[in-house]
Amino acid sequence: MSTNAELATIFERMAAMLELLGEDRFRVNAHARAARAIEALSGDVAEIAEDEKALTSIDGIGAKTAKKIREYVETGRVHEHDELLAKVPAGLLEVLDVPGLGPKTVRMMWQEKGVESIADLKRILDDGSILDLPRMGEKTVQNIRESLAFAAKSSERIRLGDALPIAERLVARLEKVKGVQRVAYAGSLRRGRETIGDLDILVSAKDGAAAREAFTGMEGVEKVLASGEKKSSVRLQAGKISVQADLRVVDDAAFGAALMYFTGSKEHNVRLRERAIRMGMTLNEYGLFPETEGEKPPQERGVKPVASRTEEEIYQALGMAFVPAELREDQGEVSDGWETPELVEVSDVRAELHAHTTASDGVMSIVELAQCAKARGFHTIAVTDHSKSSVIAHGLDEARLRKHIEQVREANGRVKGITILAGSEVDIHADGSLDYDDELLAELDVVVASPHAALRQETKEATKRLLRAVAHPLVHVLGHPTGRIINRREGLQPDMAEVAAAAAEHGTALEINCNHLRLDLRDRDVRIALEHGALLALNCDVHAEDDFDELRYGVLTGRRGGLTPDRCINTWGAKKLHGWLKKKRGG
DNA sequence: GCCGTTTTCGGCCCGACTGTTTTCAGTCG
Repeated sequence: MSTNAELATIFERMAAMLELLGEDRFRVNAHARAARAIEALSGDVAEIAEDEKALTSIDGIGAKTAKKIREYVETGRVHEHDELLAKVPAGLLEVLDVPGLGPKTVRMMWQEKGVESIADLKRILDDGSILDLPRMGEKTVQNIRESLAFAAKSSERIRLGDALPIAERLVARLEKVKGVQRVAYAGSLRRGRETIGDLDILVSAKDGAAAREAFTGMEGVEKVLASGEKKSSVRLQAGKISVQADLRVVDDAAFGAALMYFTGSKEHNVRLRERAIRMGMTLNEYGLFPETEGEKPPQERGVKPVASRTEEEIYQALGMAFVPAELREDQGEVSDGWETPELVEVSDVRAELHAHTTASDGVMSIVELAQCAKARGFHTIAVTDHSKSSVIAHGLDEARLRKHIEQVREANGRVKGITILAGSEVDIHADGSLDYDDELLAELDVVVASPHAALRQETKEATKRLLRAVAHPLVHVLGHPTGRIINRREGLQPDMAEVAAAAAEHGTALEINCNHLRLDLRDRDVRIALEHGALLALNCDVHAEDDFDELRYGVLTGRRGGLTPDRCINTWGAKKLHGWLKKKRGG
């Protein structure tokens, strides 16, 4: 784990432990916010910590937090964290993660019943002594049991590429319900995060009850967790995916405010509300309201909102540029002077530079692949089958590759309306050397160099390895740079700033592999790459026709990192792209 | 513990739903 991630985890745990000790909630919140601030940093916290002012200038990090950060950088420990660990049983933090159990309840279980772990929780559930606790009845107990079972079944967050199609089906279904006006998915899914905790669906309707009934009665609903007039929650089984889905029903006039609220992030919303208050207004999911006297919230007193129908008008009324959903993470986008970047879109992408055919582990021929790419409006497709070391993927040895190049050239002459480039996805060996010699690499139009094995290297070794590949004069693109698989394999953890700086220096593009299992580079690494001046490639790593559809996940990831078309080689016109590729072939 | 268009103290976002309660605490997002 990087220093940033380690420190963020420490502050997160401190927040949880302080909460369990019944500490002041604002102090708890300050620790949680510091954790998020550290996690969101694009630079190495250890480097930033060298300059005292730089640390405290970060939102959410004050003098005391800065001191703890420096203590960690110097000694590898935060003594306050150690003290808390001595006071709070480690297993109690897992109990706190059980849905429906919050700090008050867990603290009570701990103090009254000696619960220090999930096993202890199960014990008081089984012997019934949990019922001795105040506010603990049969239904609550049953809900805790089900939460435990659910947590055991789906302990991890759902991948973006699994969640988005489910959400789209829910939206399509609700759009058909009579009286429904607008439907949208929101939450971390709309923000394009690589994994999603649950699905948030928003509906405006003349008849809220019909929408609610359609939602809770939908195919795949295993349990209705809550069903009120304005809000419903269900547990849903869709294929192998088990997920919670929340439905919120609002008046169409408040759709924008609700969408904004439901899209989050929570931190972004908090900043917006603080901004509204400074401007003499108040913001909630019903709209942006002028500040008025009254006990009840403004929407219940008939106060007319300043803005509520669309997100655009609310941002405008707050005196801000529109913030694309992918950038709503409280990373400076609510500050004065922030401007909306022209982020890359799916329709901008005109070339695929990473694709496999039946020669290695793809399922399409060269011509079939080219026709798919052409059908999507692409001007260029690169055939980049695996190199010889990828034995399982039927990687090509030198002789097969030479023959393959000929076949690609021949196909390029035959298929009109698209350029088919001869390339290779060349393995980067553990030491950073490549799987073919330079003479052969020089014959290829495109070289994507990717790590496939030895993915557990230490940071130092991994950095050295990738730096060598990036600096190789015949390499165009560093493919799936870390080799991570979401929820399955951590992959390499190189010093991304160093890799990005070298990529910028040598004119090598860093790939955002769009496959939803990979999304590699990840969002924060895209940001680092851009900050260091590197170019990015949005590649689908095509093995079959459907893989072209993975593009949108990569685009979302790129947008989260702030990727604009000018920095993404796949959006360039044919002439510019081919010229750039040829530059690494001496002209 | 952080922060400042209310600036070094005194606040700190806002609402829905459930379950156990007779008016609300706890949790969630």
